[in-house]
Amino acid sequence: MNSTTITQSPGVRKGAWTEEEDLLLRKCIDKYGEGKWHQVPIRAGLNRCRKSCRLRWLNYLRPHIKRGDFAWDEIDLIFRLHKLLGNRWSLIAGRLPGRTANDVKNYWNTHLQRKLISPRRQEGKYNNALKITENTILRPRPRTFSSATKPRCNNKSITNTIDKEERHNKEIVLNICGKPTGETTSSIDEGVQWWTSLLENCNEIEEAVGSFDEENKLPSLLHEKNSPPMQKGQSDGWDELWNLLN
DNA sequence: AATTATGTCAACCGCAGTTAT
DNA sequence: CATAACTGCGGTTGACATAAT
Repeated sequence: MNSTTITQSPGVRKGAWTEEEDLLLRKCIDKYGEGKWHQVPIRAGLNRCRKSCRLRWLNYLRPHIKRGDFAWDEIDLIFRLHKLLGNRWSLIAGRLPGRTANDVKNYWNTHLQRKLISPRRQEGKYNNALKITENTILRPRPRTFSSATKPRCNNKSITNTIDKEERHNKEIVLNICGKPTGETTSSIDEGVQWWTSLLENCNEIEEAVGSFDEENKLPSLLHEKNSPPMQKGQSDGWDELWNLLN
């Protein structure tokens, strides 16, 4: 049976959320915490399906969600992680504090993807980058992992098996990332752990994002690229980014 | 000023994976 | 082990805003 058929009664509300609905949802999460989404509509007194409630919370109401334009280093990171991971938006968003997977996906689709089919790209100038994207994406990744799974990884096994067999991919990604999709690392320590784990275990990733800058808690390439955020009407620095990537 | 085209982004939908029974 | 229930993800849609004609 499809869960949607259970949670969605015929009269369930759709479309844009009202302030009142936001308030009810916020109160509910404050009281009961995140999770148990199937209970949220009832607890909150909302005539919404659980998916809608969850989405509204995750993409809009959750504290510390960042609004507004993406900074240069965020764009840089999105591009590199996308090159590495493909459309793994939740995973990418997990590296961008305050940004949601939906934000990242929307930004990619409306701003970045267009760059990939720019006239210059069509002339073949940047064909290598497209090839790399196709060949080195790590996928798919399990959302949760067995507690019995033991990390076992070395650079050689990673580079030899990436994108060859799904079973291998799962092991690889597990060993590299070691954290279920959907969980975000909110603390600096966790973020540092994530990056160092990545960079220690896979040369390809290090090539993509640079070595880890312990002082600034960032991959060094991101730290070095200290350009100001893009301004409307100015060059967006895309050429520099391409130069870095190729 | 009116109309049309394009861009943006919140929200929906279907599906796959995980957990519970 | 099989099935149902639940969760989370990524693709897509559509409403609204803005720009262009």
